[in-house]
Amino acid sequence: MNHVLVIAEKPKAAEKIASALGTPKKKKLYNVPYWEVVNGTKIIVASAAGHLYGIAAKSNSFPIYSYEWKPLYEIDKSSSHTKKFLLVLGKVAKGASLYVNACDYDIEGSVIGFMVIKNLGDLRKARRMVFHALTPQELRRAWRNLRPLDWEMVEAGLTRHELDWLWGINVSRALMRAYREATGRSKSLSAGRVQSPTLLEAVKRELQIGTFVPLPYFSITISSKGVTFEPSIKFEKKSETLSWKSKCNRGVVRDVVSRVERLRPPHPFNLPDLQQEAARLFGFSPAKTQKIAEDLYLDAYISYPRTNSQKYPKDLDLRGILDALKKSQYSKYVYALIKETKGVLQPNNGPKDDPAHPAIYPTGKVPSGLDKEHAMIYDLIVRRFMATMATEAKYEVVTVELEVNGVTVKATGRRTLWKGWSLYYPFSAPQEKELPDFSKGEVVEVSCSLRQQLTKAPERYTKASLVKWMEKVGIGTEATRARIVETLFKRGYLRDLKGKVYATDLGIAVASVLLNFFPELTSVELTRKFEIEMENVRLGKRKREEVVEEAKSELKRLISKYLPRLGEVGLSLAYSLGDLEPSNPCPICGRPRVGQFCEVHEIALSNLKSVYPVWKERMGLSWREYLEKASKGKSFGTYVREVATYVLGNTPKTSP
DNA sequence: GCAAGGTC
Repeated sequence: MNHVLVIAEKPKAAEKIASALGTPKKKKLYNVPYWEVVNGTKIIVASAAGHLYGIAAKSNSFPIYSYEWKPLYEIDKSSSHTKKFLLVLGKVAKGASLYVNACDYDIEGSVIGFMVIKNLGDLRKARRMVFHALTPQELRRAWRNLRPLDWEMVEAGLTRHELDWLWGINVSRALMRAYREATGRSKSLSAGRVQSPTLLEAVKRELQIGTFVPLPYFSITISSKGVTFEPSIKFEKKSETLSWKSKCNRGVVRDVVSRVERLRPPHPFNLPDLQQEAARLFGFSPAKTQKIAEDLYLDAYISYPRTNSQKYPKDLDLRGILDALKKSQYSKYVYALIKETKGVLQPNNGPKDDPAHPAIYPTGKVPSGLDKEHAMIYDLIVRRFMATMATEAKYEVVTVELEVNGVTVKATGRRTLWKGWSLYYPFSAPQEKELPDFSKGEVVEVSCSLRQQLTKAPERYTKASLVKWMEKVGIGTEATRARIVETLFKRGYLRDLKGKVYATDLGIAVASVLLNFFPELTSVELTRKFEIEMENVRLGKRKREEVVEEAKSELKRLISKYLPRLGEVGLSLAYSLGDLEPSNPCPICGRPRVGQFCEVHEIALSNLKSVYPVWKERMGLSWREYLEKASKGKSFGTYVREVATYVLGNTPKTSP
């Protein structure tokens, strides 16, 4: 055989590359497809399925600094499907005159193709095909301009893999060794560049909520003709509030403004936006939404979902997809859309981009037999797709400004003039609200209702908002964020209650160990540092070996300080799981004591004390009355309620 | 068994 072997990252891409290069003949081996094209020379286009090789430990020791690259199916049972891809690649690689890495043009793609050529082909005959879209023109352009193999990108990618492995495996083993030392038992514990900062964020929020002490304040809400005006007026002291309220009986309408509000259509879906919408509308976890989207992709109902792009490519056949959807339940929407746009289809592309994949769209293939949840996600995707191309929505918005006692408050009414995109995607349309007539200068009766209120603790994360946080701070990727959040649940660090995220005692204990001994791993800065080092390697400013050696010596330094404290760390983990009882238990909860109480109850008590003067001043409560309030009040954090109850039970009643 | 990154 004297042929050229082109290696794509996945079968879908291989198929497109083959079609762009000529008239391919599809072949199959072990149910894995590949394509033959005769185009002067014979070209075989075969595909990987993401990474086919990975890093494996050479021993079970701790610490561990020696590893090797091995086929993924030998390392990880859940990657058994990669074996047949390697078998096919091994067969078509034999005797090739040229090996072209045609994986996605990013560092992971460079590594995927490189490992295949290194192990099954010949690196001396390797080239890189560089394309930014899977369109025939772009692929043919890339084919005419094959480049030498991109060694620098490969080196940068290998650096990323090795650094993540060294940090992740060593610190995970550090935790597991400590636990085993204390209990004699084994347990899966883990830490990593992405999961650990995420855990820390959830733990921080848990402690903020648990030790939260609210502040009391008073508010007056003004309404007139049955309409509530905003904002409510806030006061610190009850006396001020009452005196304000006594003067509050009529208001003057200062202004009535009517304007037309135009809302642009939504952007095309990327995965984070789809996950957020499915969480908001259906309560689906990000991992669940992702799984469903992947199923829909594998059945060819939608495009590739693991994308960060909010843009549809210029050459996407929007009209063709809409025409195909005429045969579906969406036909009436398709006709409406073509009519209102007069056939000029211009999606409202968003700012976010992804080098490898466009925004999510339906392929036009009409699904049949979807279960309820798959149908819900598909519906969201089709509606969103249509909405992005629709016209602006128009509303008449009326704002009434009312002055009461020298304070101006507002009410807003909204009436739909033109539905536009909200006809297709009604889920994010603003609510309609009718206002009674108000005219400028009118003097109206108002009613002022006084309420005593409490400030609120920060919101708990949901799985979706935690994934969103990861995206915001720039850790993980589209393909991994939801999975990594699930890992934190699987480890028992976090748990789910009614869709809200709670950090467990184990999660809090692991977070505290990491903060004390491996602080780098608890911050998103480690990802920034990796990015800088990878860029240095890519630009040839530093060598991979040098960067990896540096990470090893940093780990050695941290581990040498950790080892003498292994027993102590193990105990803290064992206590958090209730495997062992501390010798000095907190009288409230049994956690280890650090002062009078455990760490969380100490913080709760200190918060309770520092906020008391405010309660005394605004509400006139005695310390005892305050504790009684705190021990029952739902607005107080759990740990605060517990410590208040305890202190109350241990304080003798004194006469006032 | 442990990471994070690809994709069936």
